[in-house]
Amino acid sequence: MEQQTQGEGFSPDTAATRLHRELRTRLCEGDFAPGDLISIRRIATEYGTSAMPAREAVRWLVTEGALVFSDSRKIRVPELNRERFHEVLFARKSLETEVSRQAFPRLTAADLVELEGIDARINAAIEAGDMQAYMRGNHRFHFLIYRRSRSRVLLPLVELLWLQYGPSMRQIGTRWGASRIADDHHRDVTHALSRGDREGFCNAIAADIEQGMRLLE
Amino acid sequence: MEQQTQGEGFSPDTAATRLHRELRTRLCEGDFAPGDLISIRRIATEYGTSAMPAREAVRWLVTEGALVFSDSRKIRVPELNRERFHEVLFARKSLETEVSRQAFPRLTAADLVELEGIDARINAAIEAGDMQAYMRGNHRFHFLIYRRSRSRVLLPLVELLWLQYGPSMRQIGTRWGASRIADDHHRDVTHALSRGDREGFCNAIAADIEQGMRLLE
DNA sequence: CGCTGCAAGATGTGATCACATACGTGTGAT
DNA sequence: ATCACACGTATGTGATCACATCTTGCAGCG
Repeated sequence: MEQQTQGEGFSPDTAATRLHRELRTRLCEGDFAPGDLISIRRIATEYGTSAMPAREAVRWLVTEGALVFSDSRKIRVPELNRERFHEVLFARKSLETEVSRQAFPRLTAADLVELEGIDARINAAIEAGDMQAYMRGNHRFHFLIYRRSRSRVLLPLVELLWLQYGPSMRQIGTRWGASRIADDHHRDVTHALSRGDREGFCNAIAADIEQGMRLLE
Repeated sequence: MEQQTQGEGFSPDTAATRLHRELRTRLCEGDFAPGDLISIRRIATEYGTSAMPAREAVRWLVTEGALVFSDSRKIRVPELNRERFHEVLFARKSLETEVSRQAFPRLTAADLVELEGIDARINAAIEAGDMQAYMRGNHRFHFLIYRRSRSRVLLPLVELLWLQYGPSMRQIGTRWGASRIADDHHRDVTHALSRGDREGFCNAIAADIEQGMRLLE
């Protein structure tokens, strides 16, 4: 059993890889809307590269389920129907409570401070009705926690779920206004963390995700 | 909310896609050993295509974690250390018990017969010490169940885990002989199914996976 | 006999071209 | 005015070449 220093996620620093990462975070943070058309050549010119890296990055996102073929030869951001979106949230709850349980003992006091800072910015974004800032903050809030789990197996799966979750959540949020998402459970998360209450912490994460499910009704 | 008939996994029938599927099942069924070197051009000539489709298929497998970069410019089947392999099995238990729970009410009497048939072939493979046949049978046993869940979200995640699980399990099995894996819980699975015992069914699946964890000690 | 060094091959990446097909538009006829 | 056909454009896919880098193997020298 060798060094195994660079787990699975390692890829050489190449143009295609950079583009892939860039598009991934943009998807998770809701920069794209469901139904948006994605063109390989357009992405290429947009980022100043040849078509080759864009082609690889886009095709990777398709295999990850972050993009789909709509008709033949048309790649777009998927529009999740209610059932599918519910499935994603259900899977998120299952995986992310587990990841949170593993992350909990590794979270430091500095992490708690940073989480509270992010939460403050999230609330400001909701107040201002800035959906993009809300999405970015929410993404960073959760993944600051999940990264601490050091899980090289579950964490990539959670990222895949967020790739599907991002665009549809942005759509739902912008469509129904920020008021409906105001009662997130981030405060419960940070409180449980400061109390050292592991199960309360996991339950708050689960409740935060379940609250997203209730948005569907 | 359109038709959404072809969920996420849809890809046009292209050379790269076919190669990708082929290599995926070969990995899940243990055709490759951890540490095996994968060359894009070699795969290309092996399957009679240009380098382009092989390049895409291999790179997709890298983004899925089924293959890794070892040194720079060297792609190989990953060797999971004990901790990592345990993580994969832990994630498998978490996801596959859930998928099994969703699949249970959809399993038919014909499915039960087919599962028993596969189980018989698995036992014959163990008897004969045919690790490859065991791997193939085990893969088909589990995924016949999981496909019935109709989950387009959790099922792809389970497949990702098997892509990592396959090669290392094959290695462990061939190294330690088939005797150690003889006491799988497939019989408990089919029995619980014939009794209509949903929780017993899920528990048998979980026990089957946990038995794999015990092989590590 | 052993070590050094250079050359040849192999590898992944990026770029460019050819190709088949789908879509949009504009022009022509009716 | 309306419909039909055709041409041009845009798309993803496949193939091929160039390039930088790394490995391998063999020859030449000490």
